Amino acid sequence: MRSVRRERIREATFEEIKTIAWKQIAVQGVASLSLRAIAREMDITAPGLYRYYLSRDDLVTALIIEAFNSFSDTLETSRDARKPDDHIGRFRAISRAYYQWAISNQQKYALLFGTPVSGYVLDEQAGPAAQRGFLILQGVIGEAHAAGKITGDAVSVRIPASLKSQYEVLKKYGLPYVPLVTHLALSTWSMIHGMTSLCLYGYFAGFLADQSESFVNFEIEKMIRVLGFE
Amino acid sequence: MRSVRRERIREATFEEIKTIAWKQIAVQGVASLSLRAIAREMDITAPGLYRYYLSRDDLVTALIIEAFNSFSDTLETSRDARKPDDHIGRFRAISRAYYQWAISNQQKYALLFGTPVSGYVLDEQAGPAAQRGFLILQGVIGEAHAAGKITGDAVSVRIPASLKSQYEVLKKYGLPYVPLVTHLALSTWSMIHGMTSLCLYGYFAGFLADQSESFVNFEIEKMIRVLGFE
DNA sequence: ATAAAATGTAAACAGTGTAAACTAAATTTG
DNA sequence: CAAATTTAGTTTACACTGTTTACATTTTAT
Repeated sequence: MRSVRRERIREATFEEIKTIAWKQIAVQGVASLSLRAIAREMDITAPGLYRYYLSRDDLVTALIIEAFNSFSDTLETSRDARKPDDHIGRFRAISRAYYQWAISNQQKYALLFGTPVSGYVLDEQAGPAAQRGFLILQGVIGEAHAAGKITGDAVSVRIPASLKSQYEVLKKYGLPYVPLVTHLALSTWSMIHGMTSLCLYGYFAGFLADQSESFVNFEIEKMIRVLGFE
Repeated sequence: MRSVRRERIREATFEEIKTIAWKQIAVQGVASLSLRAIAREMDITAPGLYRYYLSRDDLVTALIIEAFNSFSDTLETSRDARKPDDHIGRFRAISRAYYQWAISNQQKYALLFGTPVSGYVLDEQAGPAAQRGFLILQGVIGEAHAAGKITGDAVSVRIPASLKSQYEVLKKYGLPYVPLVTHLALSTWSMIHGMTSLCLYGYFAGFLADQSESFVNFEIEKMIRVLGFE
């Protein structure tokens, strides 16, 4: 059994590893993350790290989960800065926070939404953390919809049955199952993600230069209009 | 000077290297691309490859450019399958082709639109190749607009001056400068990219499973409606 | 005090990209 | 044709990487 004292310093070591790892990632991205370099900075030998993480991938997974939670926390905080009945304000706040967080944490964003590091699908461990952010957006849209504050054409449009049936998985998680809301959330999430990653990776550099934020904000307002947000 | 015969062999070697490189990438992504492994399969020693590519990054850049062109070619082909005055058809074709190509060439797509491999901004060499696809979309929207076939609210909405001035860079390339068109292209490009990459990287797996294409097609039609395409 | 658990080290293996010096073949030039 | 030169490739070496195994040390529990 591990003594409470040792458990504490062990926890601190976990944190130290992650802190140094983030410092490395901030410079050149996850590709330049080196266990040996971490060990050097900690004044231990590389194999010693294996008492804490089973492998490099294991460490990266931990970092991904941490980043996802930091990301989601930011979205939640920005959402809660608006009153619950200010649906437009909450939607706008979340959308902008998404972009802002990405700009302020470029390497972390790349880690979360860039090319999957190992395999095509999200690591099973990281799955729930990855969904958090989306569920926050869906929550805001869901409450607005429940309050009858989404009045755009989108509301009347019939969603294909094939899609509706897919959205039923939400029931499993004990979440409210409103196909339209899930669909709108997926749609807006796509748009925000698309703008952000294209901006960030420099695909808009030739067209937008330093006005990326202006573009994003403009498109957020357009989404609000198209949704018929009130 | 290089003899014409040798030039041919050399060109073939360039192709052989790239072919083997793609075979490796197809399995595990660009991270698992190894010069030494390529050399082994070619029955030469690793340093020999440096007569063809200055570095691993150099090879990757060549692969990126090749993939961008293959991608753009696909968009063009699908566009040209519709008559020039079938603006909706062309827009739909390009949008779907984007998604389809990504699905059929997952690792290539990840290479193009995933986390930038070296540095934050697109490699200067690859810049023009990267813009080709976007310019194709902009062309289709531009022709539709010129023909007065875009009648949605988007047309009447005033684009901020700060953005307009950015879009002027197009003049430099001798392209038609219509701020609204560029803006709409950036917007739709963002949406298509966002849906595609989220689908591909498994972020929608929990919600959409095997119905991703259905979702994408539905949203493409929505874009057509919102643009007021005729 | 002794046994056990936790934490680290040393050495080694199998990889990687890349640089420098050298060799052999193909081509161009006198 | 022979000599000079360019081109293509090898050999050797360096400095990295993640990871495994066996061993040593320190801390905790009985």
